This record gives sequence, structure tokens and C-alpha cells, in this order.
Amino acid sequence: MIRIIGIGVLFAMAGRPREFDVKAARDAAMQLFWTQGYEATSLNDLLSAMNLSKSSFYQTFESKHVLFEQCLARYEEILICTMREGLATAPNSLAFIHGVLTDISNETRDPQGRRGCLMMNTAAEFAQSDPGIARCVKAGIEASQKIFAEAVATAQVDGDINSKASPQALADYLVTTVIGLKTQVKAGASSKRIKSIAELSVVALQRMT
Amino acid sequence: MIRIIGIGVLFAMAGRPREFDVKAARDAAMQLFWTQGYEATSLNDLLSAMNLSKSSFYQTFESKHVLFEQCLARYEEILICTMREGLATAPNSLAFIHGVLTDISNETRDPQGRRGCLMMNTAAEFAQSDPGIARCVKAGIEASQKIFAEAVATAQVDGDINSKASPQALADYLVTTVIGLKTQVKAGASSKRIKSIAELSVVALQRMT
DNA sequence: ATAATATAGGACCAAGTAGTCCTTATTGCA
DNA sequence: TGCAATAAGGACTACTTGGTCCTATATTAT
Repeated sequence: MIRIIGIGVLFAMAGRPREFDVKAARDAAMQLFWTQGYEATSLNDLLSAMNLSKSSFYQTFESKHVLFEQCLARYEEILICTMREGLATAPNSLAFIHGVLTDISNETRDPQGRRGCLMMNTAAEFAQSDPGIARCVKAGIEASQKIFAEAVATAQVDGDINSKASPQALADYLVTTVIGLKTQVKAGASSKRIKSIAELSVVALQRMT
Repeated sequence: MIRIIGIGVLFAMAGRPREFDVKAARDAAMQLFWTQGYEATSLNDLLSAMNLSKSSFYQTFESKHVLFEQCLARYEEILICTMREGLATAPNSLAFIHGVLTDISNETRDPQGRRGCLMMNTAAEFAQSDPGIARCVKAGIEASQKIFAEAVATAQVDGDINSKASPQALADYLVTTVIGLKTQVKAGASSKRIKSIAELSVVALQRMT
């Protein structure tokens, strides 16, 4: 039974309480999708990783596909939050940009393996065939591009970036570089190599027309 | 029956000749793998695209997996040959580099769809789980990096690139940018956007330290 | 003619897929 | 005490997967 309390607030009536944390379960699924991809992750894989019975799974999450959409959204949320936080706490905007790029070199040591970026992996696996997913990926890219644009704008004010090009254009360049670097990680490039490409890219950014 | 003629040359004895072109069939498979990915391409998809019966397929190609490896190798061969040719015929090395990057913007109009790069798609889908495939992808990247390094070296001699950085490092930067751009295409970026990022990247290359 | 090969087509297989349904037990609130 | 919800687990469905095998037919060189 479901009661309506106030406006639009749903309150489920008594009954045995859920024994697992929905968010934690979904995060576990996200990790798995991230490392294995959508198709390669079977329902059984998910049940094991989420530590759920099939019954509980389908009662809580509509389907594998819906769960994946939620995972992708969550991934993007984390990504954007992390970037926002990084930008807010960095000594200056250029340092933030520099950090984002060079930190990618550490992803070669991820104990979970060289997973790349869930958004990009998803784009590769899906984007063509699933318009909903494609929209979600695009939104994630836009969002991160926006943060980069902010950072670039203030770095221009700081005098750390001399280019007169629009922050949007330079942000596009940065997003592209990040994508390239993360894919390089996935393709097996060494940490050292990734790092030097990142350094080179930042220097290039500072010297653009 | 099989006869041995000369040293190591095998000659299959008479019988009904093959009615299809093995290379053409394999190329058709390559196109399909490129647009759909490995897992998403079923055996029936392949049989239709290659216009083969199951019997003929398995008689000629060992398995779906082996065929895929051949397709990947073929893709890389074409990629490298095209680059070599481009470098040889371009008015100068910088023009070649510029062309490779900016031409990516046209891939948004590919009638086959925004397919990205088979090597990268494969890296995303496979690289972690299949060491053989991973090696093949890595080799392809190395090869294209080498061509870029050649181009950079002569562009430095030409005075079109002022950077004193090693051609290898700059080539790494270029490969990363190409990967990023192609992935952006797949993620839905506009042709115009891709083009301006490419232009920006080339300018950046010329002005590096 | 015969051997050797290729053809198409279909039967078949074992395994895996996502997802539904049902039973039985458990837990908390009213 | 009884209602409502969750839990685990298994049976089950309908379908797809890559792959093997077999039959019958066609085509070639010897």
C-alpha cells in the first residue's frame, strides 16, 4: 500500500525493510559496467557483484538496461562533482587543468585495470544504436566541457593562458585531449608516456594563438 | 589431396573453385565489425554481409574470433598505407599532419555512421580481456605514431615546427589528438567543432617549446 | 569416370541470455 | 495478530549464440 503525504511525496506502508543499500548496489554495478562494458556484463555477474538475488534485483531495478542508464548518470555525476571540487580547491585554474591531464597517467595503475572512461566506453559500444544513451553521453561531455571553459576563462584573466581564443574552443581542445589520453591508457600506453603527453598539451594550451 | 611443390609451397588439387573473393568477403566483415563492434555482430549478420553460407564461412574462416583478428589487422594495414601515401603525396609534412587532423571532421558525414576508429573501438571493447587483440591494437598505434614522428621530424627541418621536443613525443601528442577527435565524432560532436579543435591542435603543435 | 573441392541448406547442439513467476520464510509496523 | 513488504531460491520461458555435422548438388582437373 502506498500513501500520499503532502504533495507528491510517496510513503510506502510497513513491511520488511530492504536489507541492502540501493546506492551501494548501484555503485557496484557501475564499477562492473565500467570495467567490463554493458554487453559483456551478464545478469549473473551483476547479481554477484551487487550481492543480490534475482528477485531483489528485479524488484528494485527495472531491468539491466535501466540500471545501466542509472549507472551512467551516476558516473557522470561523480565525474562532474570531482571536477567542480578540484577546480574549487586548486591553487589556481591552470593548476587545476594541469592536474586533470597529468593525473590520468596514474590510471595505468588502477587495480581494477585500465578501464578508460565509462562515458567513452559507452560511446564506443552504444552511441550509434541507442539514442537515449547517446544523449546521456553527450550531456556528460558538455558538462565537463563547461567546467573546463570556466577554468580556461579565469586562467586567461590570471594571465596563465595567453590565447585570445574563446574559452569554449580551448575547453573543446581540453576535452578532446582528456578523451585521447584516457583511451591511450586503455590501449596500453605507459604512465610515463601519458604524463609527458599531458605536459606537452598543457604547454601547448598556454602558447596558443 | 595436397601436393608439395618446391619448398613449402602447397598446391591444393582439383575441385570446384571458390566462387567468392576471400578478401572482399573479409572486407565486408571488417566494415560490419567497424560499425557494430565484435559482440554486437552476430554470425548471421556476418553471413548476410559477406553473402556466404555457414558452410562456406567455416570452411574458409576458422571462427568469428579469428576472422575478427584478420579484419583488425587488415584495418591497420589500410590505415598505415593510407597515411604513408598521404605523407608521400602531401606538399609538405605539416600539410600532411594538418590534413590528417582536419579530415576527421568529415567523418561525421560518413554514410555508415559515426563509427570512430576500429582500433579504438576494439580497445574499448576488448583490450582488457584479450591479450592478443591488445597487442594488435598497440602495434597499430605504434605504427601510426611512427609515421607521425617521421612527418614531425621533417617538418622540424622545414622550419614549420619550432619545437625542440623529440619527434616521438610530438607524435605521441598527435596520436592522442587523433584518438580524441575520432572519439568526439563518435560521441556526436559537430563537424565544425571537430574542425576547429583540429586547427587549434595543429597551431599548438607549431608553437610548442 | 573419378577424385577433390565448393556450394546451399538444414538439422542439431550445448550453453547462455534477460526476464517472469511462484513458493516459502522473514521482518516490521499498526 | 495480521498486513505489507522484502528476502532467497528455483523452475521456467522464449530466444539467441557460435559452432558442428550431414546431405545433396555442382564444378573442376586428371
